Amino acid sequence: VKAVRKKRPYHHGDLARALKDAALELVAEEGLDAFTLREAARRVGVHHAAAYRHYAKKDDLLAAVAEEGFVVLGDRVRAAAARHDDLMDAVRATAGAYVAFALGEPARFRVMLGPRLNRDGSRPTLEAAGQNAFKVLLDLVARADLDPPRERALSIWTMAHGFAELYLRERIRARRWTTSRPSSPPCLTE
Amino acid sequence: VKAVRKKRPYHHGDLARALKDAALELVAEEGLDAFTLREAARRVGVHHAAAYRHYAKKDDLLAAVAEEGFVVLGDRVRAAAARHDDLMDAVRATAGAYVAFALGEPARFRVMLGPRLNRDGSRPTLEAAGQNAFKVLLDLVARADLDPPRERALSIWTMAHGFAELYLRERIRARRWTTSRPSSPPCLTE
DNA sequence: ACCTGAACACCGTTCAAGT
DNA sequence: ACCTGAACACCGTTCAAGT
Repeated sequence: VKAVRKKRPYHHGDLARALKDAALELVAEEGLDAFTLREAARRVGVHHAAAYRHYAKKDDLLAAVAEEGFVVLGDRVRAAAARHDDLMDAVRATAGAYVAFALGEPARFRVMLGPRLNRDGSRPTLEAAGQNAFKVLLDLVARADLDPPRERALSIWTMAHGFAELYLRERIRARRWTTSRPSSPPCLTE
Repeated sequence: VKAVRKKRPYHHGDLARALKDAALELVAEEGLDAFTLREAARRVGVHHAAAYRHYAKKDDLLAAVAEEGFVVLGDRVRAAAARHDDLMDAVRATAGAYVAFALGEPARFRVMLGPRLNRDGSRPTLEAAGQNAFKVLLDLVARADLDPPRERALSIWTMAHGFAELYLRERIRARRWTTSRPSSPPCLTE
């Protein structure tokens, strides 16, 4: 072997990664407001100023978390769409994947769609990851260029997002999201 | 007259009210995160500790703003529903009023539906105002007890919320929300 | 190159003291 | 009753200094 790893090295192995994980943990445990650069650094075991070697601002760490989230969401949604030949089936499947992601990883979803990250044109990689995730939906919508299906596809996506938000905020007590009957409009069931 | 009003009295006229207005202003101008008890007090012209005579915590001020918002939303939504005899027309109208409120007063909407206010059973008056606003929708949904209309009503509400969120976060570029054609499912148009 | 110590301006919250 | 002064613990951010 080239070198022996020390027990607690002066240099953290992958501080950037560790900080992202700690941030997500904090959001999951105590909510977006509880996330603090200093607390994240504390959990990782480094001085809080060390974080600035990897993220220029607190929100840049949050943006990094969000970006990863959009990559994951994009993959899931793309996989869901790929399983269907029929256009509207694919739209419904992507909406289902969207909802499943939001309910399955609420902390990530809140960082991604929460209010902290203003979309001001800075953070181009975050923007790209977001666009990429939503592109699946938009491509499907674009393919449905006849008026009713296009509107319906957009509506389904909007509804999926609304359901995710309302459910996570406990404004709705529906337990199931289903868009399984092709002949009827998309619906929630309880 | 009983007494002469001083120019700048030691006691603020209605500090609770003024703080709510200042808070909403701050959120509108710089976003939820920019809102600060100290800054709100600064704008109103009092020592920051004075706020604690009216609100026990920072979030209680936010909760008061949200509560007012729910009262306004409840009124608008109720008025919209009252203008229609047909059940589904009424559902559509309430959804439209919901969207109009969110787009017309984004700051208020964000405080109301944002992440700061955890619904933990404290703040019963806020809870009541929220329930009251949503009750209009739920009553309409309850009246539509046959399966398809019930689901469709719930779906419309969910979609209205999703549209408001996506639009405010600039994730969607649709300019119009319409559910005007009774025969078709609720749809967005661009 | 990567991390720490120390400092600055700011915040939420408290409490004794003023009017 | 309502407000201020002063203080405490905390945070984001910076920067010179350590390894």
